[in-house]
Parts: sequence; structure tokens; C-alpha cells
Amino acid sequence: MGRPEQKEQTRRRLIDAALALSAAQGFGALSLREIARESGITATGFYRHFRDLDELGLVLVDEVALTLRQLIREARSRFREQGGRTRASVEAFMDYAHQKPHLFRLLLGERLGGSTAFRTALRKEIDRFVAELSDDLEAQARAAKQPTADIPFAAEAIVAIVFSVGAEVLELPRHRHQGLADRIIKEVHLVLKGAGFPLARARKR
Amino acid sequence: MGRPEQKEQTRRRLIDAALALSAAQGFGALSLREIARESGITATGFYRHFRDLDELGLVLVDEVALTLRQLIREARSRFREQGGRTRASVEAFMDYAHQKPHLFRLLLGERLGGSTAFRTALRKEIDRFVAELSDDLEAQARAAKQPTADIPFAAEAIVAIVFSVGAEVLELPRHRHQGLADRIIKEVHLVLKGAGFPLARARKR
DNA sequence: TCTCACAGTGTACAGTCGTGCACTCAAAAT
DNA sequence: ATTTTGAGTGCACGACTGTACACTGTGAGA
Repeated sequence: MGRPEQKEQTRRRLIDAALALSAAQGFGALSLREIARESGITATGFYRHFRDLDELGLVLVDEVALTLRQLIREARSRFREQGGRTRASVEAFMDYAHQKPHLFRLLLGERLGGSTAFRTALRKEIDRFVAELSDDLEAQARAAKQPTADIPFAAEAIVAIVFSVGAEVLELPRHRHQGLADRIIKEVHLVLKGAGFPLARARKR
Repeated sequence: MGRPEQKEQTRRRLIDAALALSAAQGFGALSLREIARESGITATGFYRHFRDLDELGLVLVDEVALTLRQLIREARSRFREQGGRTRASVEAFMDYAHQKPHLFRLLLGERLGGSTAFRTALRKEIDRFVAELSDDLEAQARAAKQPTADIPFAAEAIVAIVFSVGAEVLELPRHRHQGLADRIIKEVHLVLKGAGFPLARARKR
């Protein structure tokens, strides 16, 4: 393994350690030494990768943003391929949350809590998320000649629901995920119905 | 001023200082000394009031819970007295959030972020909040002979929306509050409509 | 009036923190 | 083969942390 790859690997360990540790008390409670220790390097070695903790923080936000964009791309493709589109999207969300719990913990926690820098950065990403959902819904509504006036509001409401209720996935054992997904889907359907989407009969599981 | 009142006053300063300071980086990032300093007493004096920081934390959660219960009582009474019930409740929420920004910052931040203890404590309170909203809606639906099956889901969705979108009130200048309230009301109405509530024509402002 | 209780002080100590500096030593460049 | 680079080390420093201990001064009860 070459030198750049070695460096990259250490860098990843730092990032992952920061994510894992921030789950306990929030990112704001982390210390540089703690992260370095967890990553198996000296405290001073930290500076070969980041200027300070804030810079690491920005990288974490980018990481969250990236995952969020992958998520919406995934949800969109599932969205087109099959019926039960809400279900497909919600399940995509839950898959991601379950795959990268640390990232989602950071996203959910720092969005409303953390420092100002964190909040504005994350808000930007979630606004993008809302905008894309809004576009998808609008395209669908136009195709079916339904009114589109309520759609931006519906999109924002849906994202609020999915993030807030969906946060539970992080503390639920796997076998209860399905029930949680059903609940979210039910709630999203209420919003869609309120916004004028005629829903196919909800399928029982 | 008697001695017990003196003590109580110092205790309040500690609590308020903890709230104010936790706004910056989250409660997990606070130090005992920092709080004591901000309150104008010595670090060791802290122990006359709380065993440690965790105990202070529990008190803060109680404080949040109390405010939340006052809020719902207020919302309920406004709810009964006038038309535009959603508006009345949402405005009650925003008043409280604006009145006690530190408490709401804590609520929003630690609900999904903070430590496990915080999360479970706050979840309990919010579940109560959802249950009471659900009761109110159900009573209303029953009186109007509407179906009630969707109501628990609608209540959960509404609370998710109000807390998530409503969080913005903490970073918005006062003159934009009205616009934010309108947005939340619009979104809540979507849910209510979806759950089968016939809405009076939304009033323009 | 005297005495106790106790909120708040001041000092001390061991541990952790962020960071500066001089270092090693292996991979890459010459 | 020799030199250069830079990831990671080790030590030192002053600042800050939580907490133990002995203290002071004042309000309240005897």
C-alpha cells in the first residue's frame, strides 16, 4: 500500500471515530485527543489531516450531504420502477438510516441542536432534499392533471415527518422496523391525500 | 430576603445559565465550572445545589416538560374559544418558543441528538403531547360524526411538522414569524384534510 | 444573646485538554 | 544511491476540568 492510501485510511479512521463518538453526547462534546486516541494515532498526528475540530466538522457535514443525495437518488429510482411509491421511498430512507446510523444521528442531532455553522449547513442540505421531493411530486401531479399549489408545503411536511418519526429507527430493534415504516407511510399518505393526490388503496402487509 | 429564597435564586441562576450556555454547543459540551462562573458563584458552590451535571440535566428536562404542558393547556383553551383552531394552537406554540428560546433550543436539540437519558425523557413528554392532541382531535371528530381511525397518525404527523418547521422561529427575526406560522398552518391543514376533517375556508391575512 | 446550620469561598491536586516543537523513519523523487 | 518529504511520535507547556477539604459569615432557632 502506497503512502497516499495509508494517509487516506488514517483520515477515514478519524472521521469514523468522530462519528461514532459524537453519538454519545453530540459533536460539540468531542475532544481532539479523544478522537485521535480512538483512531489509534497521537493527538498531534491529528493536525496532519485537519486544521482543527471545526474543519473535521465540515467534512462530516459533507459526508452527511453526500449520503443524503445518494439516498434521494435511490428513492427516486425506486420511485419510478414500482407501485407503492411512498413505501419504496420510506424504505430507502430506513435502509440508509440503518446502514449508517452514526451519520443519521449526527444529521438529526445537529440539525436543530448543534452550533450555528452546523445548523445552517444541514438546513441547506435538507432544503435541497425538500426541493427535489417537491419536483418529483409536481411532475407526478402534472401528469395526472392534478392541482400543484399545495405541493411545496406537502413536500416540507413529508420531510418533517420522515425525519422526525424516522429517527426512531436508530433505537428500535430490527424486527420493529417494518411497523415503524408502516406508520410513517400512513402519515405521509395523509399529507398526500390532503394535497389532492388520489391514493391507490393502501396495501396490507 | 430570607435564606431559602436566596438559595432558590442562586439555583435559578444556575439553571438559567446552563440553558443559555447550552444553546451554543449543546448541553453535552457544558462544564460545571463554566456554569458556576456564569452564575457568579464558585465551582464548589455548585454542589450545594446539584450532585453533578447530570442532575442539573434532569432538572432541565423537567423544566422543558412543564413548559410543554403549559403550552398544551394554553393551546387547548385557545382551541375551544375561537374559530381558526389550528392557527390558535400554532400561535400558542410560537409564542412559547419565542418567550423561552433557550428551553426550546434544548428540547429540539436533545430530542434527537443528546444523550440516551435526555432522549428517552423528552420522548416521553412529546408522546404525552401527541396523546393530548389526539384526544382533542378525536373529540372533535366524534362530535361531527367523522371517522376517527386516522387520528392518532394525524396527531403524530402534526407534532412532527410543528416541531420541525417551528424550530425556525428560533433563528428568524420577529417580522417573519407570521409568514412562518402561515406555512405551518397550511401544512397542518393538509394533514387534517387528509384525515377527513372538513376545513373551513382558510382565512387570508 | 448565643449557637448552630449551611450557602458560598479559597486552595489544592490530579487529570485532560489544545497545541508548539524537535524528532524518526519509510516511501517517493532525484 | 542519495536526498527530500511528510505521516506519525514524544515531550513539554499553560489552561482548564471535576472534586476534596477546610474555611467564613450570616440568617434562623434556642
